[in-house]
Amino acid sequence: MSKMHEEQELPEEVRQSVDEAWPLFIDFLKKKQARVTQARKIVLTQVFSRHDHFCADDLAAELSSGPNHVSRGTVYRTLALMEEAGFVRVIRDTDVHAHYEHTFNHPNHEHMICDQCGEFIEFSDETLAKLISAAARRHNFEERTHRIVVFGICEKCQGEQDS
Amino acid sequence: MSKMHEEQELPEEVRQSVDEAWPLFIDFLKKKQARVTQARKIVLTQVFSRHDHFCADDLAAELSSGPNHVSRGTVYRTLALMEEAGFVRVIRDTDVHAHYEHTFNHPNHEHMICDQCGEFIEFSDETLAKLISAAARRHNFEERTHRIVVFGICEKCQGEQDS
DNA sequence: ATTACTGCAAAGCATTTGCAAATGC
DNA sequence: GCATTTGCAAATGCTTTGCAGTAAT
Repeated sequence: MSKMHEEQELPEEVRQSVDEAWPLFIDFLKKKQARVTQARKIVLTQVFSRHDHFCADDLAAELSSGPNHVSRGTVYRTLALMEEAGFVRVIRDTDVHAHYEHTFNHPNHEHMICDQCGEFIEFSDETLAKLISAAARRHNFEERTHRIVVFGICEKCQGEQDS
Repeated sequence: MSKMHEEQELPEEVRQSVDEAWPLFIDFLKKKQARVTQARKIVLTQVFSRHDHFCADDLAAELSSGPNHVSRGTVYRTLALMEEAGFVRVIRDTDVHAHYEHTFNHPNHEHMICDQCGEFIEFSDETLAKLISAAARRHNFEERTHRIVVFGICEKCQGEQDS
């Protein structure tokens, strides 16, 4: 980088998170043979400047003007990298399609989705549902429904990786 | 309805579900002062003809031609009604925005989202995570991450409803 | 007769992508 | 210098919507 962007006044805790996270992100990028760029640091800083939750688009909007300008495309691309690196987590993802299932004559259950083949595997666990309801009650939250999704690799795809 | 669409050969179990669900849907529609239409029965039938999971768009594609033609718009509209009526459940929803959160220096936790004000409430429960991991192991599923979201009404909005 | 629903096609809109210019290595 | 990234703007693609015609009550 010829010149890193201006270090501006940041709240102490944000500064701290960035100082801790940025070197780790650098490591991640190097391992990936990706480049350490100004734009990526700006996005990372902005992410840690936000409160807990934010949407990609808002972040992009915030960086669309001003001294630390980063384009929309780059924000989205960097966010994906940061997710891969484990700095952010998607809470609600916009899968291309909305997925439905019947609930009629179909006992309540949850899902595991294979990252590789995309298969949906159903499972159910009554204790899980009870714990969730209990947690909702603790927060005086009136539960309408809940959703549990586990992401990972299904048995079949694990086998294929080994071969 | 002047004429209900042709009753075609359906697998026995599908026939059964439709026969059970359709009258219930009629009740729902009447309560809502909505109309009992041919298109709505076709969509309902198609939903029960599908295996457990399906996406809105696929369903729309299947009904875009052939004797039981229903337009895309109507499929989406009917699916929304069926969800409201409790016949289908959205597994992966396409919220307008993708929501992110930091995971850095932020202990693992889950979310409740208020249907009314959209607020995110965090909660954590270690037992929950353990149960999920256990379920994954039981299915030989290699867990990468999981997500729990509880939908309902937050404490604040409940108060506003009462007033 | 009224009023809701459907079909169609056009609009919306967050996200992705292609490509030339800029930047990191 | 070469390869990756960036910015821009245009494309993508699922979903929604407006409207005129059609069907349900």
